[in-house]
Amino acid sequence: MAKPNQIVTEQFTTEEKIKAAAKAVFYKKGFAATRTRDIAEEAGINLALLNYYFRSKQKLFELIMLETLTAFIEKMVLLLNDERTTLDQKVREVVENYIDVITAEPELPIFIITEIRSNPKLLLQKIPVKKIIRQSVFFKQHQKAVHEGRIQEPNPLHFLMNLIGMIVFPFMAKPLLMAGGGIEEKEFNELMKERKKLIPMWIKAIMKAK
Amino acid sequence: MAKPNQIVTEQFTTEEKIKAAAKAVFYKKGFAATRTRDIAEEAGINLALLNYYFRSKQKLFELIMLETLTAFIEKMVLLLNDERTTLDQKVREVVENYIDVITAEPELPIFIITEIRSNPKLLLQKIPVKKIIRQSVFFKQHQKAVHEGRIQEPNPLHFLMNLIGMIVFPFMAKPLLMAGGGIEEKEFNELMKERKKLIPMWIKAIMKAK
DNA sequence: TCAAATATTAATCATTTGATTAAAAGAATT
DNA sequence: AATTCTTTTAATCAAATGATTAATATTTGA
Repeated sequence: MAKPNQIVTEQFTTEEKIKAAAKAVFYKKGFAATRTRDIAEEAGINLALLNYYFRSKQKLFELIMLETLTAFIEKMVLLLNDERTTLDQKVREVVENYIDVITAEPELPIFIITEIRSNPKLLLQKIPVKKIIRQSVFFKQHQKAVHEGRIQEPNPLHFLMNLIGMIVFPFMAKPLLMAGGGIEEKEFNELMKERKKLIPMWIKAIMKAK
Repeated sequence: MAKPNQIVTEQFTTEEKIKAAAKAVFYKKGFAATRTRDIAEEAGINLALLNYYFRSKQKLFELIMLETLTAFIEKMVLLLNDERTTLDQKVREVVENYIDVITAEPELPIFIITEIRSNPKLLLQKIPVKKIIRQSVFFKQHQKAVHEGRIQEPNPLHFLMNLIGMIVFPFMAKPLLMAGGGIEEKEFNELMKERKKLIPMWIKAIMKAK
C-alpha cells in the first residue's frame, strides 16, 4: 500500500519524507548546491527512491518551488484583497503574518529570491504578479489615499518595496546582522517581534513624509 | 613577463582577464552554480590557466569575495566615521553612494548575502563587523540623537536594517519587481534614482515616528 | 643568439553526481 | 498459497566537473 491513510502509527510516507527533506535542503543550500544524495540522506531513504517518486532533481525542485510560491502568494492575495480592511489594517496584517511565517522558515526569502534570479522566466511566467497587484483592493485603496492626500509618494511600487523590504530584509541579512549586532538567535527573533509593531508605525510615518 | 606594466597596447593580462570573468560569473550565478569552464570561456582562456594562476576554483572565489567585501565595507566605514558630517548627511551619502554602486553592479547584494549564508563563519570571522559598527561615529551620533529625543526607537540595529534594507532590497527583488510593476530595466533604474531623494526623507520620518 | 624562465595548450585523470537497472523484499489480490 | 503489483535496495552508468600533466610556444635575460 502506498499511502496508509488508516494506519495511525506510521507517520509519514516515503514520498512525504523525501519532499520534506528536499524542502529543507533546497531552502538551506539552493538548487545548485544541493546534491540528490544530501536529500536522500536527510530523508533517510535510498537514493533511487528520489527518482522513483519524483523522476528527477529538477522535477522535485520545481514541485517544491511551485508549492512554496503558491503558498506565499496566495496568503498575500487574500490579505491584499480584503474589502473590509483599511490600508493601515492591511499593512498590520501583512507585517504580522509574514514576520510569523518567515520566523518559522527563515530561509524562505533568500531561497525565493536566489532561485527567481537563476531562472526568472520559468518561475515568473507561472504567476501573474502584475495582475495580482494592479487588480487588488490594496492597489485601489492606495490610489484613493494618494488622491485624497493621505499618501505623499504616488507610486505604489515604492510603498510595496518599503513594506516588503522592511519585513524581509533583516531575515536575509540575518548572519551579518547577528555578527554586527553581537546578538544570538533568540535576540534576533525578539527584534523581529518588535518590528511587528514598529513597521506599521514607520510605514504610516513614511506615507505622510514629504 | 607576467605583467606588462609598460606596454600600453595590451590592455589586460591573462590573470586580470580570468579575475574579471570569474567576478562576472560568480556574481551572476553564485559559487555552486559556477563551472570553472564557464569562467574560462567568459575569459577566453584555456581552462588550465585558471588553476595555473589561482590554484583552484575555491581560492579564486575567496579572492574575489574578499576583495568584494573589503571594497563594500571600506567605503561604508569611511562614510560612517566622518566626524564632520551629521547623521542626516551620513544617511544621504550612504544612500547616494550605495544606490550608485549597486546600480552599476546589481548582483552585488544577492551575491554577498547568498554566499555569506552558505559559509557564514569563513566570511564573517575575517571582518570585525561588530567592532566596525559599535565604534563608529555613526553609532555615537545615533546614541546622542536618541538621548536628545530626536530619534524615538533607541536600537541602532533597527535604524541600520531600515536604511540598508530600503537601499538594497529593491535590487534583490528586481525580477519580481519588474514583473509585478510591469516595468523595464530603464524604469527600474529611474525608480532607484528617485529613491536617492526619497529614502533620506523617509528615514527622517521614521526617526520621529512614535 | 641561445638557454632559462614563463605562459599556454590539448589531453587526460579522478571524483562527483544525477540517473538507471535488475534483482529482492513487501503488500495486496485472488 | 500463489500471483501480481508496488516499493526498496545495491550496483552500476554516463556525463559533468575540478584539477593535473606533459608537451609546446613564447618571452626574458645573459
